Amino acid sequence: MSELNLDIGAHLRAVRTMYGLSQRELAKRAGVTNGLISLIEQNRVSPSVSSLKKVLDGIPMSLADFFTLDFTASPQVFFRSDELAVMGDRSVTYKLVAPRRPNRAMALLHEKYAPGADTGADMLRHQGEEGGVVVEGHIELTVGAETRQLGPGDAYYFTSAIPHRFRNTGVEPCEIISASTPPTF
Amino acid sequence: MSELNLDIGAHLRAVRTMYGLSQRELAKRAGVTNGLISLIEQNRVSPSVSSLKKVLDGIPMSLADFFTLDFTASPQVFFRSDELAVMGDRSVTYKLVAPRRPNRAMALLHEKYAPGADTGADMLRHQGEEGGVVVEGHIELTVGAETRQLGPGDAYYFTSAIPHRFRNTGVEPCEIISASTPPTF
DNA sequence: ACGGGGTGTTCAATATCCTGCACACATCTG
DNA sequence: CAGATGTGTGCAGGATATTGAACACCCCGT
Repeated sequence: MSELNLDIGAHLRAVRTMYGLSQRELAKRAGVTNGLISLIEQNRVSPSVSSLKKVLDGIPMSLADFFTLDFTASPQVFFRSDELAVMGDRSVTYKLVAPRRPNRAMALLHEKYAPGADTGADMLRHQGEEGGVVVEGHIELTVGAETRQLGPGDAYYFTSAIPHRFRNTGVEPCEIISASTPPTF
Repeated sequence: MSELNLDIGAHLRAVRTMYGLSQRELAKRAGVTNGLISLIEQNRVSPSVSSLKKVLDGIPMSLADFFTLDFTASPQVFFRSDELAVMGDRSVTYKLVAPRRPNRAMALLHEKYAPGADTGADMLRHQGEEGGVVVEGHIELTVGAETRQLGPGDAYYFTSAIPHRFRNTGVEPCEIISASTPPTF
């Protein structure tokens, strides 16, 4: 993301010009005055959210996209298996794919659950959404009130605010590739 | 994303209470008055972006996260391997993990590239970020000017605006589990 | 030279946001 | 019961965003 500390002006101008629109043209589509767009782009005013939304509707672009847009490139693209940062303890290990860059969109993990591994009876709860695919072995996943046994090729996807728990109840290690957003790692 | 058409009030209230903060407590941390937070949560005013940022700083939460957050639960959590929707052609097949719900945070895919499979010389380009881990076989990935050969356990992560291309130049099929955000599937 | 149509900026007036209080209602404690 | 502390809401007035119209500039065709 562009962090966008408070330089909404430059950000809006970049988006507007990227879409090949003049201040007047955008103003007409958005139902605001061209003067307002000029003022916003100079950071001489901090627009109300409703005004900013009107302006973005004229592009069109959602508020979420506006605040999430990124122009900077990711510093590292390729990761050899042995380059991945290893986290966790003996029973559960996570290999983080993305570098620890602030504001990246998601966390991609290569997880290994040893036999008996358990994320704990006090269920996990955090923000965002997560999903994964089982590559090898079996895992018992509890999400909310429901518990299921997942094998190779099986998958899951849920909002992380729902309490959840991973347990390897088998005798083989279990390997999962998962992604979560926003990144909690 | 929560789309968040313009009900910022309810959204802010949900976030604030989720973090266990009172209007006054948040106001103190944010350096604004409690009255303002009350007005915002009732949608009696549309806060300026600068004010909203001040408020979110008190939580703390970024503007991007605020406009991207989703509270709605996923309708389906568990997916058996044979339940996953299969897409693509013979040479490249994608199994989509998440249901086709609007506004989910990301797309999680189980991809299989047959020998010779190629996403094409006219490189792919779209918004967002994507990453993946190779499970089986080998794949040649080009991102921007760089090309690399990836094997089991290797991974990648890049912003999707950079032109990219996947090719299976080997004789074995290649299996990848990938995630992209925002979801393009 | 003169329009005419494009661009972004500036200024007074008006609409809206934001503050600094006071208020009303709860839940404790003595 | 009174009193202290917590919660969210309402209101007048000062601060700021937004409008509508004018301004200055540039480029192109006459």
